[in-house]
Amino acid sequence: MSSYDDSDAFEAAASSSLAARAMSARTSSGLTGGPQPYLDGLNPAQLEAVHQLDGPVLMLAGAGTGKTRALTARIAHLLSTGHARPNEILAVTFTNKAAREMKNRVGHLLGQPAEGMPWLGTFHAICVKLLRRHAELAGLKSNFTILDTDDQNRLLKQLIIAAEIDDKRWPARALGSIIDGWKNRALTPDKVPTADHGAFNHRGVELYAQYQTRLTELNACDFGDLLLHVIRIFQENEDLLAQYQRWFRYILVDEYQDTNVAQYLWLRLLAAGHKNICCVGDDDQSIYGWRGAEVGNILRFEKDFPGAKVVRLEQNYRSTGHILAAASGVIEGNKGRLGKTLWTAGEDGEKVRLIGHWDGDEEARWVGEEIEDMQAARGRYKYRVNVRSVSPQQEAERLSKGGAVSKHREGDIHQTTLAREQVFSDAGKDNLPLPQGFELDEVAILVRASHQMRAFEDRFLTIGLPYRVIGGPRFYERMEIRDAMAYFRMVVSPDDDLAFERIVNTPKRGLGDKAQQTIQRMARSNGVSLLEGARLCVETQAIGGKGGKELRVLVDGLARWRQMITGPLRQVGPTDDLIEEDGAIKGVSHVELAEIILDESGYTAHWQNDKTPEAPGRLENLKELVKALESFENLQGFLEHVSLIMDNESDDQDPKVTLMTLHAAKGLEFPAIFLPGWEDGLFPSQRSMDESGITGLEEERRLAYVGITRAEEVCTISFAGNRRVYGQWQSQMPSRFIDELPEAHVEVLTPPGLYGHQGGMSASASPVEQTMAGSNLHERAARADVYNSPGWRRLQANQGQRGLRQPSEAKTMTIDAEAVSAFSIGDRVFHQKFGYGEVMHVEGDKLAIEFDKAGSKHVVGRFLVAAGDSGDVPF
DNA sequence: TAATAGAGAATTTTT
DNA sequence: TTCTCTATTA
Repeated sequence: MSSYDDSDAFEAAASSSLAARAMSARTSSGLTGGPQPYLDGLNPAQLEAVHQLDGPVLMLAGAGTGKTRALTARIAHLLSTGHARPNEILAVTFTNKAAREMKNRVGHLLGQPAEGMPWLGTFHAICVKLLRRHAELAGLKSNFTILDTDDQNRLLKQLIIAAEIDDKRWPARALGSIIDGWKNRALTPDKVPTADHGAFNHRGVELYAQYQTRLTELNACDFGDLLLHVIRIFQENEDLLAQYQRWFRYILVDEYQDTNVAQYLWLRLLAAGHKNICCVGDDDQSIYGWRGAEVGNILRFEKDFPGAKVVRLEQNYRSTGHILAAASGVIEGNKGRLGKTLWTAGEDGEKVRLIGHWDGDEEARWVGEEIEDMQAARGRYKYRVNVRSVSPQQEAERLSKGGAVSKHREGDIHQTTLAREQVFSDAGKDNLPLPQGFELDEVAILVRASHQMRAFEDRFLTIGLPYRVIGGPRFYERMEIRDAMAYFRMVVSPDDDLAFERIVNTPKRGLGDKAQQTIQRMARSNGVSLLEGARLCVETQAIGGKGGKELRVLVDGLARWRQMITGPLRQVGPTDDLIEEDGAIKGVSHVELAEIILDESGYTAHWQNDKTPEAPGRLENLKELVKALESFENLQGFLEHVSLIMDNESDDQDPKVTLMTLHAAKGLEFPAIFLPGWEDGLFPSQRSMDESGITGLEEERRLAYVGITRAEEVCTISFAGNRRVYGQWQSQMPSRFIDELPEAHVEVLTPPGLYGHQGGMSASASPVEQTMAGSNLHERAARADVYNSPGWRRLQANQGQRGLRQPSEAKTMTIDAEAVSAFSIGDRVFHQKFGYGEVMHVEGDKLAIEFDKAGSKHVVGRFLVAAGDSGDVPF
């Protein structure tokens, strides 16, 4: 009937070698005994999670407890015991990286590449695969395009303008995130609850419906649709769903705490039959609530799947005792946790270090120096002391991966273990300080918001400390790459109107608003694509002059490039050198074609002529793009791949300090971690608390937990008393999370400059500090130095006012959107730019102010100060 | 139509 | 402060 039977047969064949191997493992070893090397080194909890194959399982895996190991071992176990063939396992992750890693590790465990696991991938990748097969059931063609946020916003903007809404006040981006929110909750336009109908000036639902219609017309869908279409297809086609329920005999889900409602429904549909679903996650690491993740999914698991087996992985192999205890102390402030007690068999290690600084630049300067000291110390020891508890398997794994650890250890594991013990006993005997050497690779700085990176980048550039930034604008999101890809898209699918709009006047062809409107009209009145409309405009001379000429060149060019893709054709154009003497077109590889497109369209020249400092980099990126094409069969394949794989793995091997956001750090680990900027308002982020109240604060706290638990050996938390926020100096208060750190596991460092900074890791407590017994941590850190100033004290005295400080208060206070604003109607306020005014209206953190001089404005509360409040400039 | 000067805004971002 | 977007000017 439909084609999917065949393709699955094909996949089964493709994966048969793995299956055969797995099956032969089974016959040779039997189900009970025999070698099962993939179980080596697993602890009892992990073994339990591996062996409990049937029925629902929730694997609660704390940070650093070896969840990926357990998960991959589980897959290996499923395969080698013959419970499932590779193509019968559905294993979903959130990132391509996680999927890749899982694939590699399963392959490693089974001693053969796991190519035969067609259903191991991200939610989105798996949905694309399903949707391409059954596109017609969702009203799409199987070659539908996937829009990214950029395309999405362009489209929405058009709809907003068409609906005669002021897109200034109601920006497309805002509508986009509203719609994404609905899609995350699996709400189609007809299902949006009445409570949400006020969204986007009461036009949100209407525009959402229009947007969906447009997408179907364009044969396109956005990321959210990938899930929703599949859900709808399953709901409307019972037999098809049943088919897949049988096929996917075992389901595994990674990072379950990050699933949104749509993903949850999707999983529930597929697992409804056999209920062989194993979800792995950690409610304490749920940090994507703002993007639709529902912690509730993991909290509710046992109710959703009655009889679910819950396995807790609590033995931590990553961090030292002090670090674990500090992290645990912080996360205890959250309510409604499933609860886990992390423990380690390793050493206590060094306490979490806490230090305050005068300002952000000072903080960056200090961190830079610390890192340099760490490198200097590194040279003094042949082997770095490893105070963590590392399982033998983990160690072997690392050595085989050629990872950071193996670089420091020559010889086999036994030798390194001996060497490590030697250093330890020496340290004990002679009272030597613990070695604190780290390679640059082993150090990471984790910030709350990306703008915090700047101070560090500036500083590191100044002192010549190599660093790398993780995150930020990704390769495939860069303007020049997206432009180039739009050209490729036009060549591959000439009907791609969004791509056409992007490139029609890039580079500048003298085709401005007016000309483009003419094209739009022409296309619409003839019911054809924009490209076809443009061709008509050229033919009918609807667009004349310079623009018309340029447009003709573009239209002809696109046609010519398209012919090169589809095969030899007798046509003579500017690419004469590609024409054989008999008139046939020489074979052009897709890589060459890409170059031709970029050159002949004038796009390369456009950047060559650009004299801005970015231009050379952009040309470089274009070169890289063309190079990336080499590993694909054709342009189509490449575009398909890129629409889902947006990450860019840099193959940069030089040791560098890593700089990234806390969000980006989830799942990673580093021997030494710096956590700067622990100041109320910055971390926890004011906005998060304003928008989501106690929920937001708890998510911030989980972020703190994630940050601390990234550290293996040394974790340094810092804050600054002053920070420049958007060019204005602001005094900052230490984060409430600092007060939540258990004192027994924290060492307050003496700030540099005063009390003799030794350049070492742990200067002893200052006299001032020692007299401060009983005072809380940030006071101790602060008073040890410059914070013991009149201005600082005034700030401390003031802090009760805004209810920002007391942790007990933080935990109990119920913050709702209205109450959280420090201002209420009628308050006199001061704004840096607009001067004095009166609060007229409060909506969450946004306030309408009638300014005395500047008139009425909408302002975010953060930019306001209560008039007469002198707390804004304490120094 | 293209360049440019001011206004206005300003987390986190797996796909 | 720094970026983006829009209204103005050439």
